[in-house]
Amino acid sequence: MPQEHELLAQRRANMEAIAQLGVDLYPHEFDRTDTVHKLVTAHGERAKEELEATRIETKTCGRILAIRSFGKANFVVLSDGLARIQVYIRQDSMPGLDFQIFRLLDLGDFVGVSGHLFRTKTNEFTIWASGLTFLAKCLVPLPEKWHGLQDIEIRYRQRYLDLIVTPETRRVFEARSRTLAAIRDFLDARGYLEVETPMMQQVAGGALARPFVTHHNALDMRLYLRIAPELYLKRLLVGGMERVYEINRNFRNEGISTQHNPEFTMLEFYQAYSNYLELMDMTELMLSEVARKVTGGEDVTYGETTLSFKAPFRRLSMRGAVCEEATRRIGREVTEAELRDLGSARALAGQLGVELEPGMGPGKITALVFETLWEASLVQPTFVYDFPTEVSPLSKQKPDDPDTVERFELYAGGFELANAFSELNDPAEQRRRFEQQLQERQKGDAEAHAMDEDYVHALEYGMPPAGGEGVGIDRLVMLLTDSHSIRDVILFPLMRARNDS
RNA sequence: GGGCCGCUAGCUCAACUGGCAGAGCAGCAGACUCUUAAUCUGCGGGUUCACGGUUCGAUUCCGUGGCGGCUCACCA
Repeated sequence: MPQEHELLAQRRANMEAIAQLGVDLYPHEFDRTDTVHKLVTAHGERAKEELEATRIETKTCGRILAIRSFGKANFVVLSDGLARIQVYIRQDSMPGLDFQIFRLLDLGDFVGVSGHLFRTKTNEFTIWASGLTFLAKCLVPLPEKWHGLQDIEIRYRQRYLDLIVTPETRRVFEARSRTLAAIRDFLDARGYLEVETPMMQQVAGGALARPFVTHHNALDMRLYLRIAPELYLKRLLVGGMERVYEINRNFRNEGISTQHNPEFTMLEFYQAYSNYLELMDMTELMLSEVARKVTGGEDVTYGETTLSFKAPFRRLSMRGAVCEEATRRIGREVTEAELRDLGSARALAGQLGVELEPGMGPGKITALVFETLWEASLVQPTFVYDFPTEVSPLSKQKPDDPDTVERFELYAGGFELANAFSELNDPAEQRRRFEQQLQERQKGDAEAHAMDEDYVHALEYGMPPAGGEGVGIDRLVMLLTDSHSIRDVILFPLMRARNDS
């Protein structure tokens, strides 16, 4: 039998001593009259005399984060996860049993406290305890009170510890919740219906990415975790749902980085009789409103800079932006015509030092050159619009320019935040695009879009003209909370399995 | 997957050029009637990520592996 660590043994001994007093170690309930947070917000600013005059009695509970003992005067800091309050404990103010329990408490234990509110000599808002109830044991020592939990790996793997000792972490996830609520408010107010579409799909479509594969036993069916909900949401447009949105997880079997987690949360919304230009305006409105509701303003601190979500955002056409920057870098006039021709596009990429994969067409080259020249520098919210058709198999072409689709991406903080387009609703053209993607796949592009016959068939029933957009929620929360890793805004990010053998 | 960096007590961190592995917090014992990173006295606490190598001697140098961070590539 392995030797139990002394710190654990001491805690266990304290717990057993409490049991010896006849106290239930894991009671079923505690009827609090107020949460700690409510006490602090409702009474925390009241003056000493006011509290003495009214003598407010309360019952509250939480986890013990600090104990300071002075012989007969003892102070305990209690947290309900949201706020903290000090409790004043003295032997002559409570039943003997309650004080015996107090003497056996460890940091991290849960207790209930009854008493009245007052201010100490040092003017600290405090509960003067007249009773103490044991609620649950913490058998493991917590991280240090002052430095907190610095080990970033433990913060991700044991998020509960991070939440106990790092108030800022709690704030981030509160902001995440407000972000989702603000988005739902915005869309609901515009007549959008929130829907849920399959997470397990027979064809992993709607985006260009590698999927996770799974299997349904009873149906003996191969299924993919979805990489996007897009094709199902557009089936709903066919079905007459004119405004729909979904906020849910996507799964992509690709690399992990500060901006990528294998499962991530995406907002997708679709609006019939709309188009990408209208969605740009709507996106500005939505993000400025969300920023106000989450952070209190439209200017948001992000690292060294301040992001402005005040409309309008900067707008750049993709080819125009590439030409402008390429012209500046190589010192001669670069034209859009060069980008549309395979030979000159390849030559230009070479001059700019952009490495190409074999088989890339002028559209892919243009998109790659754009990302290389521009992406990291797009810190303020910026729309990039009018993409090459070659990289946009689900978008509608411009009426006068079949090489270009009505599509934009929104960049902020140096990464892509949203992707939107006028939806391709011509089934014959959609089939041609899918077939084009199949050729890419045969050329070795594992991320090319799969053929989805069922989706093409749905389009044959007629889909109204529409605009649709996807917004990376995790990345948006990063920007709104000044977080620089996606793992800081996901409660339980994917971590490599530990090999403890 | 590549490159760079890290892993020492429950937590936060030291340990010079290879020479007895330390401090603060937390813990234990004690003092203390208003503290708030409480203070004071005393005490206990280590597979230095793992395995191997070099060496009289390895936390330290070398190799392999594990996990993590940053970054590049892919991607949103």
